[in-house]
Amino acid sequence: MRKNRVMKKGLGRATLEFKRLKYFIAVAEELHFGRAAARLEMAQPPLSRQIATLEKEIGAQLFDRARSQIRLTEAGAVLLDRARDILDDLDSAYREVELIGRGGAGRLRVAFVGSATHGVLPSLIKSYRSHYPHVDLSLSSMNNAELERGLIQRDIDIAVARPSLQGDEFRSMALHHEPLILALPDNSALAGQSLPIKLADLDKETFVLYPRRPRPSFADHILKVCEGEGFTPADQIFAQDYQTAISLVSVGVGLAMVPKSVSNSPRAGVLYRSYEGNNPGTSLTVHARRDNRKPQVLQFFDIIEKYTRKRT
Amino acid sequence: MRKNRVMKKGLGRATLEFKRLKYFIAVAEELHFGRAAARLEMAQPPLSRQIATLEKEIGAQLFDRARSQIRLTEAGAVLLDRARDILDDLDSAYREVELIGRGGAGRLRVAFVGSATHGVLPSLIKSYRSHYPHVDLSLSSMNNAELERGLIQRDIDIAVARPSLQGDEFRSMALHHEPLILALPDNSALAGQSLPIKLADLDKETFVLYPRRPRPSFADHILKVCEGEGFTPADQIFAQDYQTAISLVSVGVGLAMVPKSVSNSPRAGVLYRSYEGNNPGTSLTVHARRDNRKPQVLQFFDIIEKYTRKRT
DNA sequence: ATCCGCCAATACCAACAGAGTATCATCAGA
DNA sequence: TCTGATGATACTCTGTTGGTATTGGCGGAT
Repeated sequence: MRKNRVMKKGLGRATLEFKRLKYFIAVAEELHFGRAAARLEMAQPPLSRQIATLEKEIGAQLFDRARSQIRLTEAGAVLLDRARDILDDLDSAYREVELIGRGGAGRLRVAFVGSATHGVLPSLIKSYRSHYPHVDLSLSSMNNAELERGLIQRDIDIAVARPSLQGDEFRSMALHHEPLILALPDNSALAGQSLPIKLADLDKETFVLYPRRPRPSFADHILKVCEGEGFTPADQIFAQDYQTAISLVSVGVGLAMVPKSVSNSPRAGVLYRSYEGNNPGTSLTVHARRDNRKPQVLQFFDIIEKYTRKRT
Repeated sequence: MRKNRVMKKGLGRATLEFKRLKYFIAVAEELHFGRAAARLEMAQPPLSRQIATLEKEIGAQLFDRARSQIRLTEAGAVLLDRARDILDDLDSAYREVELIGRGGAGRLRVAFVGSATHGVLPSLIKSYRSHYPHVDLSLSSMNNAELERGLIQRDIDIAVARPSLQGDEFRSMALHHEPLILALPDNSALAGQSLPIKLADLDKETFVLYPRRPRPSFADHILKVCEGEGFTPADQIFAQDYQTAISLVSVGVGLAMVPKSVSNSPRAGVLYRSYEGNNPGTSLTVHARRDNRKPQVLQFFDIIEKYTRKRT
């Protein structure tokens, strides 16, 4: 059965509309119902009624009605002030929200593996910023495990991972592919030799690998590369992330296999060398939750697409 | 003929109502259309529709609708913030205006003749303040001519005049009546004598009179008093206002007739003496424009009425 | 003094927005 | 696979709002 509406009528305040405030402002500025109505592109009688309703709603006289000349009361003057502010606020709120909704503003939280900072990522970010300068970009570095957790818990919007994260709930797009090279301690015997280094010869070396999780990890990838060459590194040291691994190499703990772009940024104590043998390379992949419909995310993927198409 | 409404539809933005914001806040806080509808004491379908309309109006998605759990989008989160502020502002604006409309706040501009400051006016003002502590009282001293001009030009709300202002456009109320006394230079021969002073004996004295305008002025009043005693002062000096007149007396220019309450505040060089003879006294009268419907004014008159009734 | 004109208020009507009920579609969890 | 929960859709109806016609009252002009 239909609910009783009359009951509700008793409770609630009157309707309380923006329209009324706009009307009021028009009348207050014109001090003339006829002209105000014309400005509002409406007839005068409904305008008079709306003002009367507003006065009843607030419970205060807003205009002094002398026939020849209407004047604002003090209450009306104050309301005029406040109403202007409120409508301005409302308008700017709407604009702001609309802009965020279009992806033109707001926040985009991007996280990436440390080894991405030397390659294409910086220029990709620059490209996005130039397209959407008002978006507040939050950037942070994480290993693959943290990236995955961040995406799932919605702590980040975009993850740039190496290698690709697995999961149906993620949308993914390849960003960049590059060969692997060796990172050697500069006092290593291998570093000195002028001959090309053969991967198969390194089966007795200590490999610094990172990180172990989540599977498949970059470490798994490297081990598979060695396997393809017919050996498993005799000594394996595991680091949490790429930064730590390079530090270990620089102090002579062992060698590491890293993406080529890493060699763009020299580091004391570390020499980068290419090698002969199995080199499937390594890929940076960009991920986001499929259900993340944030326009900023969609636009970020658009930028990636443009970007990669340009480079190929 | 009826104007074409369809045309107007095309132009203006959508309706833009407070209701929608309230609905939005409810849904944003509950994150559940059903519960929000219950809280708003309405059915769920119209609520869904209103939110959809709001989203169309703004042009941005406000909620992520996953079937099981709806979430605010970033745009929605910002709107929630803004909408709360706006509705708060609106509410406090309404309250403020209502209070002013009731006369509980706002401004009351009172002006008075200088000679009123010694008598009942201060305690009347105190009484008003205690009843309406949030009204901003603006007090100033003027002569009768300025009082009249101030009222007519709406620069002041209340005028306390002596004698009464004339004019149909003014509402008037007697505030206080008191006898006249003489203000004499302290080196005057009259000041020394121990016998009662007879007004009729003063026909050769210099009278300091104030002000000349507007007619009938306080000066006219004094001259009529003398006339009633059968003489016109031989020497007449005119001052702009009461303060100046007393100053002239204090430096020995002549004598003045003043309201008795003036003697409440002694002044160097001036002696106050009562006299024998015609003494119709003098009245303070309160005036306001009849068309000044400011509640503060009406309440001020109420206070006067209570006040004078108490004293009689 | 009287009339005319201007302007806000009132009366009444038509149309639309919004709230209600019934129902559907879809997804999660048993 | 079925069931329950939840938001969307379809549609009906009422109240609000805007429109036109008219009134009422004050000020200025004849």
